[in-house]
Amino acid sequence: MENSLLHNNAHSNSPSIKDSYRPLQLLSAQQLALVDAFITIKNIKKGDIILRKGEVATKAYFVRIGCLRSYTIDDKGKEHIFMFAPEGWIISDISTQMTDAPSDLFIDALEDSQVEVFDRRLSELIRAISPQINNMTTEKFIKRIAVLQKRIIMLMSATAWERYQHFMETYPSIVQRVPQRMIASYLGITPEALSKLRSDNTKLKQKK
Amino acid sequence: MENSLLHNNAHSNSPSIKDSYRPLQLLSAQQLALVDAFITIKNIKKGDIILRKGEVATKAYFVRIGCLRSYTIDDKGKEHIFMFAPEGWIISDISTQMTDAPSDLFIDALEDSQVEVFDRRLSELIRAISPQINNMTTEKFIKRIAVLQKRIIMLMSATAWERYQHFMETYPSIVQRVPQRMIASYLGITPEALSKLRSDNTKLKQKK
DNA sequence: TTCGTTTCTTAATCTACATTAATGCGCAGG
DNA sequence: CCTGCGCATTAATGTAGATTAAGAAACGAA
Repeated sequence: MENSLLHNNAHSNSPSIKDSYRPLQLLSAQQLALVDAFITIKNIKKGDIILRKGEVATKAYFVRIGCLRSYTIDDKGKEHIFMFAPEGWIISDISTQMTDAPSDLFIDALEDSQVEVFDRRLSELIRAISPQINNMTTEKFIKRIAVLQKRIIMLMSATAWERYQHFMETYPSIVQRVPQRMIASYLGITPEALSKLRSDNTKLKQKK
Repeated sequence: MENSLLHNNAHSNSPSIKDSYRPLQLLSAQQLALVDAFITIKNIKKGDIILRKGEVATKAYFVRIGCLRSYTIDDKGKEHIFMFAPEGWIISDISTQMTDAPSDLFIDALEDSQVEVFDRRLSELIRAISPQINNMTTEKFIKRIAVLQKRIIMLMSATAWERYQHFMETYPSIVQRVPQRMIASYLGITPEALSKLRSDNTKLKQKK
C-alpha cells in the first residue's frame, strides 16, 4: 500500500513546487519557464547531509520523493529532530536561507530522495515578478510561525503521550517509515520512553 | 534606578514604532504623517486583557511604557506565558493579525502601560507604499521564526536552569519587574521549582 | 493603619521520564 | 550462509521537577 504510493511518485509526475502556482494562474507561461530555469533537481542518497550547522546555506528544498529531516546536535552530542519532510513538504533553515546567519540545523536524507532545489535568488526573482506570490510567501512564514508557536505550547504543557498523539496527526505517513528513535528525538524523549509509552497504551486499548 | 528609567519613558519622547523607519529615511515626511494618522495611542491598566483566546484580532501593539505579556491557558486551566513585551517590543498574535484565524493567545498588561496600536490596515498600507518596509516586515517574521526555533530546541535540550540563564539574557529588564511565578510559567516549570533553582545556585556561587 | 489576598519560600512526597544495562531481532556485507 | 551491528524492547534504578502543604513576607484596598 505504501509501496504503490512510492511507485507513483517515482514517475515524472512527482509533485512540484510549481503546482502551488499553477492553479491560481499567478504566473504566465513565460514566467513559469523562467522559474523552471532556476529550479534544479537533486538526488540525495539516504544518509547524505546537505546542510551542516554553522554553514551559510542559500537553498530550500521541496521534497518530490523520499524523506528528509532537520535537526540540531546539542553540547552533549545529542540529536534533536526539528522537523521531518516527506513528499510535498519544503525543508530549509529559513533564517540562513533568507539572511546570512549561520545555520543552527543539519539537514539530511532518511531515505533515497529527490528534491527540487530553489536558491535564494529564485525566491527574490519570483517575489519581484509577482506581488501575489510575494504575499503567499509571507503567508507561509506566518503559518510557520503559528506552527512553531503551537509546538512550543505543546512542549510546555503536554505530556509525552499527548505529543506522540499530535505527532501522528501531523505526520501520519512518517510513523511507519522512520526509526522509532527518531520519533523519540522529535518528541524530546528517549527511545526507551517512547517504547514504554507505546506498549502501555496498547495494553490500555486492549482492556476496553 | 529602574524608576528613573520609567520616568523618562513617561514623557512624550517615549520610543515609537516610527523610530525604526526614520533613520533609514524609508518614508517621506508626508508618508510619515499618513502613518501618524493610522497609529493610535492606547493606555492599558495593569491586568486589562486586550486579546482573548478565540477572538480574531487585527492589531499589533508597540510598547512605549510598561510591560505586556501573551499567554495561553491549557485544558487543565494552567497558564503558559509565551512572551513578555517590555518597552520597545512589539506584541501581537501574528497569525490572527495577518489572517483571520482565531487567536490561541491572551494578551494583557503586567503594569499600567502605554502602547501604539497599529491595525492590519496600517501594515497593508505601509507595505504597499514602501517595498523596503515590506521587506523589513518579512525579515522580522524570519527573525521571529529563528527565535521560536531556538526556543523549541531549548525546551527540548536544556535543563530548567539553563533556560533560566537564557531568559535572563533575553529579558534583563524583566527579572526584577514581574512576579517569579510568571517567569516560572515562561520557563515551563512551577514557581516552587524556580525558587529552588535560584536558591540552589546562589549557594553554589557562595561556595566558589 | 489593618485585614485579606496573593506571592515566595522551604520541605516532604510522588511521578514521569532519563539512565544504564541486558536481551533478542532484523538486516547488510563478507 | 554466517556474522556483526544498529535498533527495539524490557527491566532496575536514578533524578529533575511536580504536587501538596504550610508558614512568612509583600501588597492592595478600605
